Amino acid sequence: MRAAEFLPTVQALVQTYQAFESCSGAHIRTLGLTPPQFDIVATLGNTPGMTATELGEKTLITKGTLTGVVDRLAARGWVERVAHDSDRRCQIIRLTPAGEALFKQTFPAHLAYLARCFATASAAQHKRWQAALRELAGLFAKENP
Amino acid sequence: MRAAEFLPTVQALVQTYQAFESCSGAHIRTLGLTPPQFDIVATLGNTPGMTATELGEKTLITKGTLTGVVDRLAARGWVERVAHDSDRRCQIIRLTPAGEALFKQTFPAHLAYLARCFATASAAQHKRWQAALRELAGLFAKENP
DNA sequence: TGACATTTGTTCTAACGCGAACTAAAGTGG
DNA sequence: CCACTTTAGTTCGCGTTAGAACAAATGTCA
Repeated sequence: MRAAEFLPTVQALVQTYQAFESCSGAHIRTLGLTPPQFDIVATLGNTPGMTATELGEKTLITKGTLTGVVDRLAARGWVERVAHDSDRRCQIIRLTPAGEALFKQTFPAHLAYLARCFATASAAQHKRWQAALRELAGLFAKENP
Repeated sequence: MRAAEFLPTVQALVQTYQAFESCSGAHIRTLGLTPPQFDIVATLGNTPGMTATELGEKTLITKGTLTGVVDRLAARGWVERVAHDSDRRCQIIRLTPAGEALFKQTFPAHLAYLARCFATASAAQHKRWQAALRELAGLFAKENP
């Protein structure tokens, strides 16, 4: 095989993601949450709640992991599980009033933090970044073996 | 705060990385390794070995984690720790002959797998992707609070 | 030389991650 | 109505992850 010209692309993707996660995650931890916990609180904020499956799809957390993360959020009184109206297999996961308060406090704070990171970025850059990332993501879709 | 125009960029980055990891990781598991284990074997291949710190820097694995991953690779006889010549705090981590054999078998196999994912990508695309990713990564550098 | 700081790797805790096996509850076909 | 399949969540095993605390070795500088 020839020298793999895709390796620099892969390395850049991994490095960029890790840099973002490290940067964003460090700030989230100062808010008293882990990144997945924040992700769930942010996703449930301003919604009437959703099923675990739906929540897993939006946050990219697999269902096995989701059980544990929701358990810990529920233990702190931030989310609760309520029965689904018509399907007894499902349950709706939603923020408690304390969880709503947490959302209203932490979500804008983290958004402001990220806004500082992106302070120097132009709209044109965002367009290019998103286009590049979506092109790349297409290569790794599930149906692509 | 205005509607955050950087959120789609962040979402695209996370989705793209997760798609890659899911795709690449699934193949690595079929080779009998976890992604971090493969990362270490690939990094040590064709080298005389390196210190744990150096290995951690190259693989982006923190030192606390590295101890465990190397432990498991050593338990399977693929890597070994040898004393450093002049610095008794350091140790050199290197592949054993069995580890070299594993490298020679799995590394090309995974490279070929990735090559299939990137089969449709042009050199111009790689250039654009790498440029975009490096621009983005710059926003999250450590000194950027 | 000797107090002090730095670097190296390990250990510990709490949490996440994935895949597989599992139970319960719906659907689906005959 | 009954076997069969599918879907929703939980549980489990194994491995990874970050961060903090730690011991040993090394470097620094008065």
